[in-house]
Amino acid sequence: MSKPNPNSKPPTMRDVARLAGVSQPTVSRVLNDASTTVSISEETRQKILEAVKELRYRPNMTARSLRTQQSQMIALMIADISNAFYHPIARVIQDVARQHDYDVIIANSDHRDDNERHFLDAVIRRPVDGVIMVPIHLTDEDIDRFITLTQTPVVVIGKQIEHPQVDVVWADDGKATYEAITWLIKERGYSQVGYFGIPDLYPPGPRRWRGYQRAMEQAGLTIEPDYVSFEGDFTLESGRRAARKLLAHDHWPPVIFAVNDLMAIGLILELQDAGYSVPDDIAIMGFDDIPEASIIRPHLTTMAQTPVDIGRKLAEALFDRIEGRETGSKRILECPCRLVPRQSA
Amino acid sequence: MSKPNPNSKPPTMRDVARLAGVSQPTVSRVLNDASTTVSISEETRQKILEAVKELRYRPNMTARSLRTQQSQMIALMIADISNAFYHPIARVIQDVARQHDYDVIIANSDHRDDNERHFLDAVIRRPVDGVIMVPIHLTDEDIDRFITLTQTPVVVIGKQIEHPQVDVVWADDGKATYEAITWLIKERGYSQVGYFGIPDLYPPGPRRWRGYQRAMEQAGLTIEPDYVSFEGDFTLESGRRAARKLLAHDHWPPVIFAVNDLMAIGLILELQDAGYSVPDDIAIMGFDDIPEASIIRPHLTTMAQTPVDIGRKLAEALFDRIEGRETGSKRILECPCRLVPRQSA
DNA sequence: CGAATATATGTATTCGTATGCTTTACAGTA
DNA sequence: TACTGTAAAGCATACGAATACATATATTCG
Repeated sequence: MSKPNPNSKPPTMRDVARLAGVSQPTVSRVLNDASTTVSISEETRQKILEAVKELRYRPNMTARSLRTQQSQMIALMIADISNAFYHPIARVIQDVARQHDYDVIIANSDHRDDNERHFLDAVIRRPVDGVIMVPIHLTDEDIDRFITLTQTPVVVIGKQIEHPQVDVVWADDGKATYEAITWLIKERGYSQVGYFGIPDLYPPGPRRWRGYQRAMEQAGLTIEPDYVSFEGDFTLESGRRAARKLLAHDHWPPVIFAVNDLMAIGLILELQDAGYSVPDDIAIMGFDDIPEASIIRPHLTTMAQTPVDIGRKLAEALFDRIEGRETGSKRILECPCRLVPRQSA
Repeated sequence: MSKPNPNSKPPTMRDVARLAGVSQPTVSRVLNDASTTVSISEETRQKILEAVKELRYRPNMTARSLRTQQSQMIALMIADISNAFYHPIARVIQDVARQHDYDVIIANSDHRDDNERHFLDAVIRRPVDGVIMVPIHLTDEDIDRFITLTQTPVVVIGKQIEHPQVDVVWADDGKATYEAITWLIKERGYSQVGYFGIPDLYPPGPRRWRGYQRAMEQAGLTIEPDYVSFEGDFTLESGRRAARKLLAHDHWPPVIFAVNDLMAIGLILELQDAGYSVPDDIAIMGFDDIPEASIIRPHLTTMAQTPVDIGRKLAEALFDRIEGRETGSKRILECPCRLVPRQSA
C-alpha cells in the first residue's frame, strides 16, 4: 500500500489523449458529449472511453471552472450550525445540489456581522455559481454590491432583504406570532402573555414583536413592560440567563412566548432547575419546532416552521436561476407555519 | 441599485496592471509580497495598491488554484449533520481553517457507503489541499487509492483506519465503554446491564461491544442474549424502535447502555411515552454527551467525548501536514472520555 | 570610464480544460 | 476529372494568475 506513485499527479486529458492516440480536444468533446456541433466516430469514442477507464481519469474541476467560468459549487451561509433549525435546510440543499452535480461550501456566521462580511469576501474571491444565505446584518446595499460585482444568483431567507434580483424564502412569522399569542389567550385561556424576544436589529425581531403587540391589542390586553424582554440572542444559554432574571422578580406572567425554541428550552430548563413546574407555575411557548422540542419534558408547545420545505424552496429557486429557467425579477416564496400544541403551554 | 454593471465581470490583474501602467506579473509580485527574490520600487507598489483599491480587485482563486495546484480549501465529511456530536467538530475546523485562510467544503454521508464514495470522487475532481473525514464504510484500500492518486493529506476520526500516511484522532471508546459498564455495576450497583449497540460493520461497534463484554466478564456477570441488541443505527428513531421491541418483552435489565446519546434518548422517550419511569423502571446510559443529554428529563448519564478537542486536533494535524511542519508517518492522537453521572442511570 | 552588478520590470510560458476555426480525407455529383 | 460537401479530428487560443527567464536602466567599482 501507498507505494509512491510513479507519476504522482492525477492523469489529465492530455494523458488520456496520448494513450488513445488522439488529440486532447477530441477527448474533451467525447467526455462532454458533443455539446457543440461535432461528430466523433464510434471507434474513437471507444478508444477514448477505454483510456479514461484505464487511467482512472477524472476531469479537473479547477481547470474546467477557469475555462467555463462556472464552478459547479454553491455557497451556503447559515446563521448557527448548532441550531437544529438549520440542519434540515442544509441537508436538503446538499441533496438538491448533488442531484444537479454541484458541491456545497458551508459557512457559519454565528449571527456575527464580521463573519457575514467575510463570507461575501470569500465568495468573491472564490467564484461560486450561486449563493444561499441567512443574512442577519447584511443590508440590501451589501448584497447589491456583491451582485453587481459578480452577477451571481442569490437566494435568501428573510423578508427584510428587498433586492430586485434576490429571491426570498420566508415564513409569515409576524402573522404566525399573532396567531400564537391569540391562541394562547383564546384557546388556552391565559389572561396575560409575556414576550421573550431579541433585539430589534435582528431582522425577525420587529416582525414578531409587532405580531405580539397586535394580538395583545386585539385581545384587549395591556402589555406589561415587566413581562417583556429583548435580551435573547437565539441561544439556549440566553434563555437560561433570562430565566435567572425572571427568578429575581416576584410576579410572573402565566405564560411566556419565546421567539425561538432554543431560547424557550433554556427558559424551561433553568426554571425547572430552580424547582418550578412548567406549565403549572409558568407556561412556555416556542417557535420553530426543532427536534429538541420533542425531547424536553414537558414537550414544547411551539409554532412549527417547515425547514425541509424552506430548504427545498431555497435550493430550487437558486437552481432555477443558475440553470436559466428563471430570469425575471425577485420572487417571494412563502412557507407555512403551523401551531403545534404540546404540554408546555 | 443593481444598475447593470457596465463591465460585468470582476476586474482581473490585467485590469489592475493597465490602470497602474505596469505589467500583470508586477501586480502579482506586489500582491504576493515578493515571495521570490524580486524587488519592486515603492512608487510602483503604491500605484498598484491604489489601482487595486480603486477597482476593488480580488484575486480569482480558481485561476490561482490552477496555477499553484493548491486550492486553499479543505474538505470535511461528517457522518450525520443532524447529530449534535459533529457540530462543535465542524465549527472548530471551520475556525481553524479560517485562521489559515482556508475555506471548508462540508459533506454529509448519513453513514451511507455510496455517499462516502461519492465524497472521495468529488475531492478527486475538485482537488482540495486536505481532507478530514469520519469514514464508516471506507476501507484502508479506498483511502490508499485516494492518497496515491492525489497526494492529499488525510486525517480521520476512527482507529480502524490504519494507513501509514493518515493521522488518526480517536477516543479509546473500548476502554471508555469498559469503564462505563464497570461503573454502572460497581458504583451504581446494577446487577445486570443490557447493551444497545450497532451492527458490527460500523467501526465503533466491535470496539464498544468488546469493552462491554470485558467489563461483564470481569464483574462475573453473564451476558443475557435477550438484553443485547445491535439494531441501532446512531439515530434517535432507532432508539425508539428498540424500545418498542423491548416493551413487547416481559423481562428487562435494570439498566441499558446505549452506544450513543441519540439512541439512548430515543429509548427514554419511547419508554416514557409508554408510561414507564427512567431510571426507576429501567435506567439508561448514553455515550457522547451531546447538548440534548442535558435537555431530556431525567438528564442523561453518559460517557462524554470532547468534540471541540477532537475537532481542533483534526484541524491542527491536517494543517501541520498541509503546511509541511509534519512529514513523518501517521500519528495517533487520543482524546479523553469522561464519565458524566446524571439522573438517568 | 568601461565593466560588473544590482535593481526594477517586462516577456513568455504554464496549470488543465473548452471551444472556435482549420485541415484532412473521402464520398458524391456534374 | 474537377469540384463540392461532410464527417472527423487537429490546431490555436483563452480563462486568470504565478513564475522562470530575459532585459533595460541605474549604480558601483577597479
